[in-house]
Amino acid sequence: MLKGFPDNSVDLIFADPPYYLQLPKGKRLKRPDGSEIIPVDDAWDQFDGYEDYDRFTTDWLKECQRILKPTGTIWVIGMYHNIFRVGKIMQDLGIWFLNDVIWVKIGALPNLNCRRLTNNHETLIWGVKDKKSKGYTFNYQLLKKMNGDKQMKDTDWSFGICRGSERLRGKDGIKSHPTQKPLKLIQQVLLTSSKKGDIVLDPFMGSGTTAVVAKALGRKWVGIEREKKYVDLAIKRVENFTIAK
Amino acid sequence: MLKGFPDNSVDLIFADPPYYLQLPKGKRLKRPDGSEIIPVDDAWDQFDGYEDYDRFTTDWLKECQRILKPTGTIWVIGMYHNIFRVGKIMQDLGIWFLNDVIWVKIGALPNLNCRRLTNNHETLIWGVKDKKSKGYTFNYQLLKKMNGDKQMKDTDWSFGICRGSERLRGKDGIKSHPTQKPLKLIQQVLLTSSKKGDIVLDPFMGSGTTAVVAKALGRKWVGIEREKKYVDLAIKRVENFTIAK
DNA sequence: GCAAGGCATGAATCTACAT
DNA sequence: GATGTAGATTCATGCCTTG
Repeated sequence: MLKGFPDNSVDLIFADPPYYLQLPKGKRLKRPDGSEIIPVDDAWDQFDGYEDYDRFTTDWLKECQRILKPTGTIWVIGMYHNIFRVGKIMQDLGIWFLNDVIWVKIGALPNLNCRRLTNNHETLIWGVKDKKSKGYTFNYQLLKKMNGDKQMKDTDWSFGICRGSERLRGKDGIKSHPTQKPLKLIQQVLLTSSKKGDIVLDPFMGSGTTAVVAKALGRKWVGIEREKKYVDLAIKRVENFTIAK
Repeated sequence: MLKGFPDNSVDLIFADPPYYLQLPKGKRLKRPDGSEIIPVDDAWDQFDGYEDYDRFTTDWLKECQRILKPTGTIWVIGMYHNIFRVGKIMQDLGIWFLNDVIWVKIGALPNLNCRRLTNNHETLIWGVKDKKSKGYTFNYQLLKKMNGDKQMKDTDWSFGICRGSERLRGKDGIKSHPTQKPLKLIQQVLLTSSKKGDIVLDPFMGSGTTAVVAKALGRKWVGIEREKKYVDLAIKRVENFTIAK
């Protein structure tokens, strides 16, 4: 999918790949009031076992690494279902980690069957092209300022999940994309590790959140998305987006 | 190392394996006041590349899985250096994840070069023997009670690092073990997922924190440790330990 | 005895540039 | 590419000393 891109051409990659949730088919989880929870069971999250998922993961990560500038950085977000596989594959490709960041999800779903701890976070891996990479962007002072004049930590990322007026919905009221990420999370990513004018790539664009934030912050952006309905959604969203306030 | 153990014999495993930090050799990190940071560069954290580390990891995890009861659970702690590799290997062996838990480290080292986010957490993976495992212990109500009558989340684990009078030191004042874990963290693990009388195994016993907590909570324990100096240390520590208050 | 301030220290893949 | 050096930079905690 990235074959057309030249080597070493992108400053920042933000990737939100399929999580491969492996939910039991046919079973539906219900809230105590009887209402149903709509699971992520779209075709794009279906794989033929770990091997298939790993092959898919290796393919897109290799291309991302190839087109990343030696001064660029890559972010990948995931959950415990997939992030460990993704992280090991990244390391095996030679991507060198800078941090793993915990997004604490405010307003996340409580645990309904009381047999596990409540899932309340997602993990972001932040890395450079390879071990010898130098000169990547890290806006230390800006983040420190944003964090009450204290160093920003890898555990200071608390943001509400995407809901309310930010959440895109069709005329039927059903959410347009099952895993839309909050603007503030992506904004934090771009503010941390990019400058104005940088080229930002999102290889799994979905509803276009990365594009919207990039536009608002004066970064150039490129998005890739397999499903036409999401491409249409994202384009419309970016066009209509104006900076609030 | 676990060859002598029968299959399906252990209720809980807590493993704190080498992290394979890959620190630059010879370079010393200094605080702004000129004092030196003592790095973890012990022989037991040295490996011949990722392949070597993966082989080591696969070996001990396979044995842990073998001796774990079908109703038992396993915890593994690590950082971004190693936890993704360890996690993928666990999944490949068929261990089924229940949660990944974020230990927020109160009092962790700040970032001195200001080129990354501050490392402020470690990650614990909690899993069962395999996907079809049932009947594991999860003390939901107890944890809820401990957490102010709210469900315990995978991000609610904030504990201070091991220091002060809890930190074991030799007569020279130098810490006896470079990576001693805080009692409260291990206590939380045991309270979450074990009952009185359960058999708890720590395959990397180190300074014996798991043993001390297990004893205090009325669990039976088994510890494995390669270095004799740590075995001696741990035995002495457990013998002398009495429950405070 | 108590309060305030000094000081030590923690699993660290902690950089950039010149030769 | 490898090696050496200059240069900029830190936070929370707990023990201990001082007043």
